[in-house]
Amino acid sequence: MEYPSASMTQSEENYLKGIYHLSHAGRASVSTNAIAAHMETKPSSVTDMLKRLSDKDLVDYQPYKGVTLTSGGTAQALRVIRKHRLWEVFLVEKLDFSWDEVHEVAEQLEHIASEKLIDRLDALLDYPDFDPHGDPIPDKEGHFKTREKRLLSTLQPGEKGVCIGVKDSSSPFLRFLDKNGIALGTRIAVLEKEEFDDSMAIQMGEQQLQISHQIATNLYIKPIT
Amino acid sequence: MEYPSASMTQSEENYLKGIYHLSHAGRASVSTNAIAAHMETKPSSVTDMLKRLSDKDLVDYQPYKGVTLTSGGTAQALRVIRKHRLWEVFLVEKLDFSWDEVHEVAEQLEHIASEKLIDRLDALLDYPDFDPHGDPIPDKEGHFKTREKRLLSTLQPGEKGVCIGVKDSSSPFLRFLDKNGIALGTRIAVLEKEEFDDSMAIQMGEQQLQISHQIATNLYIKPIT
DNA sequence: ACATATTTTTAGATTTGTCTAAATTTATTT
DNA sequence: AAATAAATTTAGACAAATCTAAAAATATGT
Ligand SMILES: [Mn+2]
Ligand SMILES: [Mn+2]
Ligand SMILES: [Mn+2]
Ligand SMILES: [Mn+2]
Repeated sequence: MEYPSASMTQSEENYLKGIYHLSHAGRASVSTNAIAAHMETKPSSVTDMLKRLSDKDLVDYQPYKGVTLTSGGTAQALRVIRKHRLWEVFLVEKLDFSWDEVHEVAEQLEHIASEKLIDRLDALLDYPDFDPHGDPIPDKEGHFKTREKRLLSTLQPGEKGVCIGVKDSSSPFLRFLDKNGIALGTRIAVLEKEEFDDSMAIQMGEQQLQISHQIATNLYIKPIT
Repeated sequence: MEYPSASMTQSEENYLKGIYHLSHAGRASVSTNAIAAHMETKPSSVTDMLKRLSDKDLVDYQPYKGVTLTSGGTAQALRVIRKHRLWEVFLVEKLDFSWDEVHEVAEQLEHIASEKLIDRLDALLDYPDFDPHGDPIPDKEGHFKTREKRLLSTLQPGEKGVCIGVKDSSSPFLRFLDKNGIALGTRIAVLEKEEFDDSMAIQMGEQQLQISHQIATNLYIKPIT
């Protein structure tokens, strides 16, 4: 199967990426309103775009019934996601951006069209498998590594693990983590879980910290025994 | 004087850059047709754009009389040129692109909007003064280094110099130079000049080469004594 | 089942950037 | 000074991407 990479507009690329994320990897059907909310646009604009994407065979669109990505659409979405995440790694590793600053710039850089550029960037970064937020970077064929990961909130007192990703990668959350010394690779042990509000006490090295349920449901952990 | 950097579209940025180049640094008046030819678009499209740029006070436009950049327009053009040339250096220095491959990609990258990105890129590249084609890179204030440079065609037999830039930076010309071992920094001595067609014999290290007038008028040389 | 609420689409307008064809202005010849 | 040629602008159209307001389809509640 070939993706002739018929040039897409930035807007088309953004919609495909949005649909991909909303459908949990392009399989499940996504509603017009869900797309509109995610893209911060109006449902009528989404309908227009879905027609265009459908004409280009990038999505399967049945009016009133939602939309799914075609294999071509999925491939394109993955190409954009690959570029986005590689650029995020570049910004952190080579230009000393912090992980809460990279997303906005990567939103622009992900639309630069040059196969060679991305291949060389990949090499410069030593073929990273994950981006600064722990999200997997698809390879050229759209395949990526999966890892066992659980939300910190699912760990029981006594269990421990390593932080390997964030579910929410908004700046405020990431800056909160920075402030409290939590980064990818940080070892966390659960000390106690509060029945009342599901907050938990955790141990990180010497430091001890009380975190809300909100926090615990946005941190991915790889358990260690 | 402040440039509030009111966000511009890619097309507006491209026009400002085009006008800057055509007017030999923003001073001289430029015609609608000259812009159309340079941008590979139609004169009527240029007229439309000139009105828009004029409304934004980026150019002084008098119908039928040509156009010049305002100080704000010049500043914006220089910002785009700075980004373009820094990215070209990045592509050559960090991603091993050859100098004939960088322009097309830089045409896209020059529109990425992030002050911090460009500052950090500048630092990563160790604050280069010139791009891979020998063109000067403006600093944040739009100032750049000038160098004494002469076209190779103006040298007389017996004179020598170092290649410091190209006037034509098209791929075919640059690949011709590669093929013949001419790069920035190459020392060239003029041996003989043919009266008939202005071609010249030049010496580079051991190697001797016969080059046409066309070639000689597109190579910038810093004379050495 | 019917009324109401929600979701989605359609209709029509707007902005940006482009085009072709026609009109207008400016420049050049004779 | 006309006549002709060249450059430039205007008029009208179109595609992409968006919006608001109205209509239509679907879902929900009693
Ligand atoms: Mn991101
Ligand atoms: Mn990320
Ligand atoms: Mn260039
Ligand atoms: Mn250059």
